[in-house]
Amino acid sequence: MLTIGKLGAAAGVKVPTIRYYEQIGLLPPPERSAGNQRLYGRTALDRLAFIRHARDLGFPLEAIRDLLSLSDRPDQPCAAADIIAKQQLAAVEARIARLEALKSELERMVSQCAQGTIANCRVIEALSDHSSCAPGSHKPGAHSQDDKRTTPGAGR
Amino acid sequence: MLTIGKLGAAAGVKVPTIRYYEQIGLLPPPERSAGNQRLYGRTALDRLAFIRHARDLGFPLEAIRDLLSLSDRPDQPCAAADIIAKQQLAAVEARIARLEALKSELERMVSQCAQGTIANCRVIEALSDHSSCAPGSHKPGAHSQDDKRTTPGAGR
DNA sequence: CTAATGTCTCCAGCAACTAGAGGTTCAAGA
DNA sequence: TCTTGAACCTCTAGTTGCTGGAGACATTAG
Repeated sequence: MLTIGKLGAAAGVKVPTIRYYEQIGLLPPPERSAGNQRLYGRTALDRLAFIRHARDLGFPLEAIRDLLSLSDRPDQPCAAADIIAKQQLAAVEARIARLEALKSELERMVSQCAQGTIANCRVIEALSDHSSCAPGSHKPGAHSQDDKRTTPGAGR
Repeated sequence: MLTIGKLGAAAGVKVPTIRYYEQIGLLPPPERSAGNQRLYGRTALDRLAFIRHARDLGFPLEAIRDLLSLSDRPDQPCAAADIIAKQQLAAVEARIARLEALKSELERMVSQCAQGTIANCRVIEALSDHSSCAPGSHKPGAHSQDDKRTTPGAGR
C-alpha cells in the first residue's frame, strides 16, 4: 500500500494533483489508514500512470475521462477510443500548423531588428501593422482563437 | 469617436475582452459619453490592434504589457523589444518540437488500432504502457509540463 | 413613442492545476 | 518513551485569458 507521496513519486504526479484528480472524479476515493491518510494499491498506480501519460500527450481531462471509462469495459469495440485519439491527433496537427505560421512571422520580425531605437524598431512596427492580417479575418466573433495559451513561464 | 462595440468590430476583439483589458490596465480608461458609455479614439484602436496582433502571435499579456510600455518611449533602444520577441520565438519553437513528438506517438497509436475490442486496443494499451517514458523523466517535480493546455473545443 | 439593440457594472465560471493556512499523523532517532 | 520533522489532512483562493449571465440604463431606428 502506497501513501499519496509514494504514489505521486511513482507516477510522476504531484501530490495536490492527485487529490485534485480524486476531487473531480478521475481517480476513485482510496482506502484510508487509521489516521485518515490515503492508501493506494497497484490499480490506482496504473490508473494514475495512464492519466499522466495521456496528459503528456496533450489529451484534455475530459477525453481522458472518456478513455478511462472505455478501458473499464474491455468487451466493447475500441472504435470510440480510436476516434478520441484521432481527434487529438487532428488537434495537435492544427496546433503545429498554426505555430509554424507564428514562428515564421516572429523570425521575420527578429531578423529585421536593426538594434536601433524603439521609434524605428521592426518588432514594434510589425505588431502595430495589421496590413498583413488577412482582410477577411476580422469578421467579429469569427477569428481563430486556437493556440492563444502560451504562458511560457507558467511551468514549474 | 467609437463606442466599444465599434471598436471591438474594428479591431477584431470582443467587447468583454476590451473591458477586461481595461480592467487589467492594458488599455487606459477611455472618455465617457454623457450616458457613461466608453468612447474611443484612433490611438485606442491602434493600441488594441497591437494587442490583438501580439496575442495572435502567442505573446502572453505580460509580454505585451512590456512591449506597450516600450513603445510608449520611442527614444529608447529597442534591444528589450528584440529580447522579448526572441524569447517568444524560442517558446514557439519549443512548443513545436514537443508537439511534433506527440504527433508521432499519436500517429503510431492510431495506425495500430485494428478496430477490435478495448481489451486489445492499441490506443488504450499505448497509454497504459509507460515503458516508453524516458527513465529519468520521473524525478518528482521535474517533469516537463509545457504544452499541457490543449482544450481543443474551448474556442469561441 | 416604443421597441430593439447596445451598453453599463458586477459576479461566476472554464481548464488544470498550484500555493498557502492551520492542523494531524507517522516514522525515526535519542 | 519522547520528540522532532516530514508527510499528510481539509479548505480556500489564486493563476491565465478570457467568456457568459443578470439586471439596469442609454441610444437609435422606425
